[in-house]
Amino acid sequence: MNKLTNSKGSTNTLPVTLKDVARVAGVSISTVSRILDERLPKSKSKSAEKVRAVAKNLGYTRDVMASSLRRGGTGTIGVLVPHLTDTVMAILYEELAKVAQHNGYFTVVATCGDSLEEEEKAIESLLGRRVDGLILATSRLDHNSTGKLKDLGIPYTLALRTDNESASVVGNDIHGGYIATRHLLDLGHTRIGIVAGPNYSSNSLGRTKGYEKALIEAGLKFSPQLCIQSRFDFESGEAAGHVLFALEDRPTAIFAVTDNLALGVMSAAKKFNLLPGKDFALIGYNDTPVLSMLPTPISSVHIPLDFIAYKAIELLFGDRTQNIVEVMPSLIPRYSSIAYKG
Amino acid sequence: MNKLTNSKGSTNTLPVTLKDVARVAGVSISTVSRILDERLPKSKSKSAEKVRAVAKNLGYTRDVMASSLRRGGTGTIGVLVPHLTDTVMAILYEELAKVAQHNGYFTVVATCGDSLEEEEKAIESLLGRRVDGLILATSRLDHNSTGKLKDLGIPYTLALRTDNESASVVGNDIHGGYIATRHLLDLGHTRIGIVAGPNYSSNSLGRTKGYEKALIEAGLKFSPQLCIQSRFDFESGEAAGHVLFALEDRPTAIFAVTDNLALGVMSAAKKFNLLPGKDFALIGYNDTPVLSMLPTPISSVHIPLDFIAYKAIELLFGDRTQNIVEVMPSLIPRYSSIAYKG
DNA sequence: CTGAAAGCGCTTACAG
DNA sequence: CTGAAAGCGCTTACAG
Repeated sequence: MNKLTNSKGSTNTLPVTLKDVARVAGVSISTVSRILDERLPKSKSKSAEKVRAVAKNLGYTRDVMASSLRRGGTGTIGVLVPHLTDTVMAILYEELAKVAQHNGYFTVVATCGDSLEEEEKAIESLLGRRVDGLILATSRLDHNSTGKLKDLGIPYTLALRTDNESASVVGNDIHGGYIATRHLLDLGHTRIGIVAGPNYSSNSLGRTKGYEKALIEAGLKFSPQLCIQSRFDFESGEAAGHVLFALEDRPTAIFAVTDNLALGVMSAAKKFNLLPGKDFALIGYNDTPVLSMLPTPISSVHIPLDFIAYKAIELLFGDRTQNIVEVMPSLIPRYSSIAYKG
Repeated sequence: MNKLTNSKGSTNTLPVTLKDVARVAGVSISTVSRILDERLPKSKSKSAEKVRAVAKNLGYTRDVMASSLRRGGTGTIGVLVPHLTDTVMAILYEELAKVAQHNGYFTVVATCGDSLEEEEKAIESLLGRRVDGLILATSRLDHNSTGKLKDLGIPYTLALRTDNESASVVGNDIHGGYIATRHLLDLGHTRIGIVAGPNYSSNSLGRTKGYEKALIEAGLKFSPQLCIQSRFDFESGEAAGHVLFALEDRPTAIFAVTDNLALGVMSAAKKFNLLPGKDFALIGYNDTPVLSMLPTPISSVHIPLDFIAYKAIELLFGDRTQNIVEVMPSLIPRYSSIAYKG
């Protein structure tokens, strides 16, 4: 591995250290350290002024690694998401970073796709950086990747998904699935398909359960034919859409448990020459800005991600007595969810 | 600030250190350190086996902060982007993270929006973590935020934008703007509007220049009325679209220098009851997956972000003799760019 | 190959 | 308020 070098090929200028500042200011290292300690009340003494001036002048920045080694905490929160290219996850992360920063913490993010192996590696990597806590938006029900965290006593909370025992902040997925389906029922639809997502994730399972509940309540029965399991990615939604549209008696409305999946359904629809909002109703989940810009914007169940982020970090800090926080989702109806014209 | 505590309210279990491993394995710390050093050839000796077993058993993970303090480098590359919610940036970051990891580096990302102030703060923050190098996708022509990096001798490269002097990896924006416009001209359009982006960024300026070049070459003249400056966000593209559509003699085709801006134009079009691909031609830049899923998918000029990422990190490592790497963009025509029917 | 020792840049009792 | 000293967890000449 090459050493990183700057444009002149010379090695980096040594960063300015406490020692440098101390020497120039003519005081001891300890004093500089204390004066520059952001946690202490700001001294207004003469030498304090001077030290600050020197530090600024020399371009001193505290070495956080060294500092945290001594302080015993890194002031860092690790965040793990499947993909940053999933806009929902990107929004969640940006909100988390904002809240964390506001609390004096720095966030570090890692992505792991939908791979268990990658997830373990990513957690290891974050742990190696001695994060003070971890927020996971990746938890699966079929595998316990949080066991190690529990053993080590590293605080963590799950976001958007739960394993039903760890501290978590989630939308009420059953309710979300319920209102989505209910909305379609109210519009007169009786054949409602669902692109259900994977069965290892609490959110897709909950939303599917809500879907079923609404159907039963309306006196309809759950038809396995209309319920297509999938992964979370676009292609998978497209495939599921294909299956549904190819049915002899195809659904007049579709609930996709994720926005990405809804987009996949739209893509599949195009190949069948069907237009959402005209030939069938479509509703997704977790609204992202782009969805509202579509010519037939996708109806959506919405969860406030800023609030999720806020609560997730609060839970990481807090006394953790209330272990699972549930946020109520709300419905955003749009052109894509039209009434049934039978 | 609360101290982070685990679910039982107790403080973290102390992490396993080299000392612990050494004690259990019955050897010195130095020995363990060397055996576990991933850069050294893997020893197959008896004690090496034992130490590795113990380390694994105890769940040892090297404290990277402490390690890098001593090693004199953190093995970390800092990445700065305006927004991770911008899919182009999210893709770029994921690619950068992948390449970096492949080279044994860890990436840390920060976002700074379009604010100069935030940009400086983010750079400070990354510097405080003693990153070994920095990749910036935010450089503006109207402000020198890289000055400090130069002074400190921290290696950095710019990605997707350039200040014309720092090491950078960019698409050939002039060419990109040229082929986009050329495409529309070839379809018979003569009144072509442009949503030009901000004037502080090399990419929007280059693309606009390419637009102008193609017009001139075709014997048309550049009309300031058809060239709308904007920021990079969706709302800004929407506003620009409004201006263009409200023109008495409105353009039959529009080139938006960014995908986000193209989406904004689509949104504006909706309010005028215009459909891209039917009532006007539309072409964007920097293809993101969602664009191809739209009912009238947006035509696009495409840059391979994986290649940009690869080159950016290579430049960070390399001898930096070739300071500005240019990647040729290519055209992805789609339904949204239709021929002119006058 | 192995271990004792110094030191990376910082913080923090401790004593003045 | 100030400074000398110990130590956070690691790595690395140095000597055996």
